[in-house]
Amino acid sequence: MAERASHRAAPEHAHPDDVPVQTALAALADPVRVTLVRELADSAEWTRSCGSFDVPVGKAALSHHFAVLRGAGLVEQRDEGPKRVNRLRREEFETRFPGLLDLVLREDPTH
Amino acid sequence: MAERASHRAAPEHAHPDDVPVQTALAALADPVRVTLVRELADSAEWTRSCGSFDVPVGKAALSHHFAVLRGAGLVEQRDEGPKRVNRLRREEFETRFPGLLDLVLREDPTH
DNA sequence: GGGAGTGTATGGTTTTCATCGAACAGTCGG
DNA sequence: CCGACTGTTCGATGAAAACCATACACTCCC
Repeated sequence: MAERASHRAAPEHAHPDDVPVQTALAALADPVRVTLVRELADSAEWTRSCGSFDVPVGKAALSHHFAVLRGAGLVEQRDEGPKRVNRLRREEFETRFPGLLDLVLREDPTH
Repeated sequence: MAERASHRAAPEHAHPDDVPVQTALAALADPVRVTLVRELADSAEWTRSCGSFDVPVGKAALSHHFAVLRGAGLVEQRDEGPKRVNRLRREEFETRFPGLLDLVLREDPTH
């Protein structure tokens, strides 16, 4: 038998190489999205579902933010049962935008 | 005699060290402002007045954009006669946000 | 001091974006 | 197959930001 693929539409991803700088900067200019990226950076890959993040927005807005992050080449998603798990595209993003992710992740708390 | 200072209010500047990452990213997420920064990078310091830039906005909006750039620690301004001349704060900004300015300036035309 | 040139401030319009509530679609376990 | 769970989509709302036209302030030169 053919393997049982998900009947759900796979999320559309943009590879960092295809992302304009403007798009990347705009994606990282939102505090909620930065929180998502930071928490993701502190977690093992493919371990965090979309709903597992501590952000003060409803799930509709959350879904939107993840779409923006995908479109900026920052996050990759995969369906795992009923959940959609995430991975930060560290290396690919670093190659396309050297230093940018580090700037956001290493923000000194005094700022 | 006391020297003849300008009777005009000096523009308020933010030093890059006091600027949050969010502010810097938001400032660089606008295409008009990026154009200003790029043209400024290609000119000698203190040689470009505000009105000398080729951007498709009125002078009111232009004035606003320069205020944002000042607030992000990207641009320094000085009054010179009736004109207000500009300077890109390359080194200071680079020290505070390593690599960020280069990312914006070296944007590959294929993107 | 009048007038041209340059930039800022103000008020109002338009656009963009983040957000929510509710409805919907897919997955899994009983 | 039903119900709980997860996430997306849709429509609407509110806030933020970009923009313009106008009016104003300052500088310089004649």
